[in-house]
Amino acid sequence: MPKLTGIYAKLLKLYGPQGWWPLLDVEGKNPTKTGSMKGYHPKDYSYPKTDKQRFEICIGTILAQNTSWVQVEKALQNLKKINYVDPKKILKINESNLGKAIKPAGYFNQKAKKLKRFSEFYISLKGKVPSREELLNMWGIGPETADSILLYAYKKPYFVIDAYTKRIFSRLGFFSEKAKYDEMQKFFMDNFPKDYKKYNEFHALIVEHAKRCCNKTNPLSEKCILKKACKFKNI
DNA sequence: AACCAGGACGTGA
DNA sequence: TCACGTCATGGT
Repeated sequence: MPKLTGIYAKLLKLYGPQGWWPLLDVEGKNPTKTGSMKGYHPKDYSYPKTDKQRFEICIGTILAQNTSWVQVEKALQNLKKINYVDPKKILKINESNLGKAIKPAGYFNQKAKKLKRFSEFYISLKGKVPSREELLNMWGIGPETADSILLYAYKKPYFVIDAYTKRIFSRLGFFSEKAKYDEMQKFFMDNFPKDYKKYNEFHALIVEHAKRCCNKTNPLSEKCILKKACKFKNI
């Protein structure tokens, strides 16, 4: 079985720095991705630089639940248009109108409620870093969202496990398809340097690789650089 | 035209 | 605990 550090190096060489977490606007950065968002910032792990950016990332992780990123972009841009990427303003707007603004991201009734609950929590923090337990105790925030917030909004080394990570690394034989979240996370955190910059980059690279060549029903093995170790074809 | 996307929660067994 | 159903828009 290949090592995580080796896979990380391969993916980084192949795809390059991914510039996560994307923001609505990043001053002085050139877009490296298609679409209207110019907010990727490759090789710069200093974001978020402001509280406003931090909050934007937090609500982005909630909006991104089981939804493609392009849809999240639309929802965020709608919020930005009315200048509502702000916890106090999200508390002020009525839930129905909030839902209307974030509609493109899907599950808009649930997500409107989640954004309101989170905004209240965020204000109560007064700049303090939330613990993982505090986040998990919030309605609407599960393990992946909690870890995404800690990693990408607060630069804390919590490895994010998503459906892509599970798919790729179970196919590579690191764990079974029905491994639990905490089990998978522990594996990554025990076998990879505990560095928030590398956690940031690795997760983003995993997403990129999964999108390009690790489909749900079949891997695009001809272009997958990890195909030698992939067990999928033998299942 | 099904299928799925940078999940989480509620329910009944 | 766990296997399912629900939430919902919009790309391919």
